[in-house]
Formats: sequence, structure tokens, C-alpha cells
Amino acid sequence: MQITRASEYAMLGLLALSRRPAGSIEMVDALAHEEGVPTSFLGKIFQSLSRAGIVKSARGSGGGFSLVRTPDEITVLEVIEAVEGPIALQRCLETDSDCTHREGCALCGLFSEAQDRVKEIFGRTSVAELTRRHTPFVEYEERTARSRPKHPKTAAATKPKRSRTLKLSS
Amino acid sequence: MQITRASEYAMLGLLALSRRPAGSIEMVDALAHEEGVPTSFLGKIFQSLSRAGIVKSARGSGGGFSLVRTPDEITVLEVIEAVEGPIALQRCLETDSDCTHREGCALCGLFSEAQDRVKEIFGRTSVAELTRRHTPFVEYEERTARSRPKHPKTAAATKPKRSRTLKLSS
DNA sequence: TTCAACAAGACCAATTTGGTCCTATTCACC
DNA sequence: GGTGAATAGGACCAAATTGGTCTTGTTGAA
Repeated sequence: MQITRASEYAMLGLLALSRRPAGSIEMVDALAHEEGVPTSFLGKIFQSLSRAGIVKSARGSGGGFSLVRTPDEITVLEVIEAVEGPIALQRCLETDSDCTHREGCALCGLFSEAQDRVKEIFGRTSVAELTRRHTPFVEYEERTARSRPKHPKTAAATKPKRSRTLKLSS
Repeated sequence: MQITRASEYAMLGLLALSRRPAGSIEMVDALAHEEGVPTSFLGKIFQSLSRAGIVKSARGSGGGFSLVRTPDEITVLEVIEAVEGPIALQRCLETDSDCTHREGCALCGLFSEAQDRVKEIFGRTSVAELTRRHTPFVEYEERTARSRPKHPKTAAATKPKRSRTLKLSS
């Protein structure tokens, strides 16, 4: 009963993307480094977001991903369901449920209640709201690195790798 | 992000057991047939419940499982955690979390909120409460079988197989 | 026209889930 | 008391899901 890493990474990628000026195209590699997630995996995840109409992709050199809507119009629920399919806390609650217990089953009712609460919470939280209270992974790393012996893997991840849009906005 | 069948079956088994007179020993096979779940799998699941101190096992001929506490003293949360380990809606929230995002991560906070709600709902619901509004699988089957062409598998599952304790109480 | 940058998606390994089946234990009956 | 049937215990296994990597196909820029 876990929200997968795919959803987590999707959210982190969107948080990174929504820190950019509206409409800017960004490549997956930059987003991935910024939040410390594996690049190609994030690429695959963003394909789902693209199919769901949350982001727009541009191929070829100079390509990348951009937001279709503003961050406050994208809910966490939407992102999770784009990546994992419709939320179902239990198999009874799946859309094509083959649950044999149907009416008389007390469990379905209970699970349904819990699921509704979860969906309600994720449904009323927008990407914009999370961006406000989120510190990017690289920033966190840079701050703590000073008071800590350098770790080779960490040092590599922190290596400066400015993005196209960041250059433009400076 | 699903509650597994193991937890579902555990609950169904406990519902069946809690319909019996307090303290009666019942074998897994009877409970399994009553709720239409695979017998040996339920056996394995009940081992976890036994280790968690929710049921007590008796080996050998005449053995089986019995409740340690009354049904209203057993919460759904407890049962789920006995079977699946501590609930963690996301890996950030695991007890030995290696989540790299720590303080600055807005996601952890959101996931934590959702998880608290789920745990609250499951924590305040007892097995006794569910028993009150639950129709056993066999009963449901028998009722609907009359108005339906007989299905060989269903017919086999409905085959009378009275339990020891039921005989005693009649 | 060619090349490099990029998304797309086929592919793969590890883990988790959902079981089955054999083994060890215990009681009841002779 | 010995023997055998009944029962929980637990090792084992197959399938599905997760968490990725790597190759391929597209596209724009030079």
C-alpha cells in the first residue's frame, strides 16, 4: 500500500518545472539533477504526464518539456493518477472490480471511506501550493555539504549544470 | 498503492471467527469456506495474526484458532499492520526511511497528512463494528444462487461443511 | 545534408504478492 | 502407551509489479 517512486518523482519533476518562468521548455536532465532523481526514469515518467495532458513535449535538439497549465491548476491527485492509473486503495474499489463480496461486504465500505479521504486531500492540493513550501534537493545538498565531509557521489550530483532557461532568465 | 489481499482475507477470517461464541476454537478451513477465501493462504495469514497476539492457535487434531480479545477490542489498523507491517503510504514515511529529501521536502508533509487520515479511520473501526454490518460470503451466495443458473465452482463452495463449534451451539 | 540533442519506448532485474504443498506437532482413539 | 488422522507451521514457488537502463527514432540547428 504505497505511493510509488514514479509518482514521487513525477511530483518532484513538476515542482522543478514550475519554478521556471511560465511556458519555458526544460530538458529532463536538468529537472532530474535539480531534484536528485534518475534522469532516464524521470524521462519515462514524463511521457505519462505528457499523455495525460499535464506537460507538453518537444522533440529534437532544443526540445524538452513544458507545463500545459499553470501550477495552481494541476492537482496532486491528477499527477498520481496520470502515473499510476486511478487510485484504488483496495481491489474492491477498482473500476473493473471483480470483487465477489459486493453489497454485503462491510470491508468495501470502510476502504471506500479511507480512499475518499485520501483523494480529497490530494485533490485539493495543487503543485503551486507545494512549490511554495518545497526546498529543491540541490539547494538542500549545497547547504549541508559545507558542514559535512564530501561524498564522491553527492559531489558529482552537485556539479553545476545550468539549464537553458536559467541562462535566459539571468 | 493497495491494501493487499492478505489484509482483506485476514479481516474476513476474523469477521467469521467473531460470529462464533466467545473463546471457541475454529479451524481455518471452516472460516475460509464461510468467506470464500483460499484455505491454505488464510492459514498462513492467521500465523501472522497469531504472532501479533490477535488470535491464539492450537495444533493437532481438535485444534484451530480462537480470538484472544473480544472483537470490539481489535481495530482494523491493528490487523492490517499485523499482516503487512507498519502502514507507510510512501517510503518517506517508513520507520527506517532513507528519504533524501528530509526537511525541505513538501511531499513528505502531504503524504504524512493523508496517511494520518487513513490510520485514523482504520484505528477507530473495530472488528465488532464491521461484523454488525457484514453479510458472510456463503449467505450471499445462497441467497443469489436461487435466481441464477448453478455454477459448478460456486456449488462446490456452497457445499454444507458444518464446523465443530456450530454443531455444539445447535 | 549531416550531426547532435532529445523524447519514446523496448527491455530487464529485483522485489513483492499471492498463493501451494510438504513437514512437524498434537490430540483422540484404540 | 502407541498409532494415525487432523491440524498449524513454514519452506517453497510462479506471476505481477516496480524501478529502473539502454537502444532507437525524431527533430531542429548548423
